[in-house]
Amino acid sequence: MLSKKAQYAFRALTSLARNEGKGPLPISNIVKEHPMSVKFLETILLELRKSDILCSKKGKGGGYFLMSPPEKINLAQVIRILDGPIAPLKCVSLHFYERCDDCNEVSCGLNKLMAEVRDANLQVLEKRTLRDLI
Amino acid sequence: MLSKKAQYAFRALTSLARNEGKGPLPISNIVKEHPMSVKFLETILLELRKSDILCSKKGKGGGYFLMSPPEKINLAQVIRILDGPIAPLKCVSLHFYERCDDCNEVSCGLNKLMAEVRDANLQVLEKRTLRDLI
DNA sequence: GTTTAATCCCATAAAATATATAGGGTTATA
DNA sequence: TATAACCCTATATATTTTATGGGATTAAAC
Repeated sequence: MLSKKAQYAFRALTSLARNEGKGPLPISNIVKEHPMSVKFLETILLELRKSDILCSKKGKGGGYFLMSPPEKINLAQVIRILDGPIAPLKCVSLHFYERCDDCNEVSCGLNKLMAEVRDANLQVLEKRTLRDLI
Repeated sequence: MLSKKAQYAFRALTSLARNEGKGPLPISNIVKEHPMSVKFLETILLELRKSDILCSKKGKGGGYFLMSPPEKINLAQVIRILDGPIAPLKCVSLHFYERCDDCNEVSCGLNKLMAEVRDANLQVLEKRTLRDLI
């Protein structure tokens, strides 16, 4: 399940994608469209900025805007930043791999099946972008 | 990500599937194959029994065994029992549906995309069974 | 019928994670 | 200089996950 963080992020990103090319959009405006805690959203957008999904402009007239056009930002990227691995097990994760010390990856049947699940997810999540969201 | 509960469950189910037709397998034996907390596994197997995945026999010589042959038990069933929804959002879940009060399901773009993700998962998880695990 | 080996049941403790808030600092514009 | 914005870090709160404890019940073996 997507965390609230990821859900809020997608809502904010929807606003930001719609606002593309129109300059920075302040948090206060995003929250008008999508009611949620300003402070919580602040930490989320900060995370997205540090991960190069967003840019920001400080001071009066400032706000956030997308670093790339919406069709260049896929859902997998966003989910990984806020929720971590997309794979159902660390031992089959491409971006968050960790060895499984309780099972042997060569003989472990769950491994192989969960890699299939991972791929099925990535098929969708890496193909779909913020453009599909608006 | 799969919870530990689900992971332990799959390990235990692997043992139980291999033991098919050979009578009840006690927890103590499962734990010999897959080191984990006996008490924790106990609650997991109890849950699987109450959900009609397993049967049990009490008393000396007792233990657990599969209620159906391994090829009749798919991974989606098991995950739903222990971890709940497979869908990334309740509002697109088939078995745990809840209305999304923050967004309109007709116009919400995330909804549609997450339904795609759900289906991609189910493609794999409902096709694969305990037989594929052994 | 007593011992033993198993599941059953329920409560709760402990740890980890997710969610949210607080408060001040920094920057840019008017 | 006032204002409106983001920046940063810490911490509080709530929820969920993980694990444990202590018996009660059942059935086989002796």
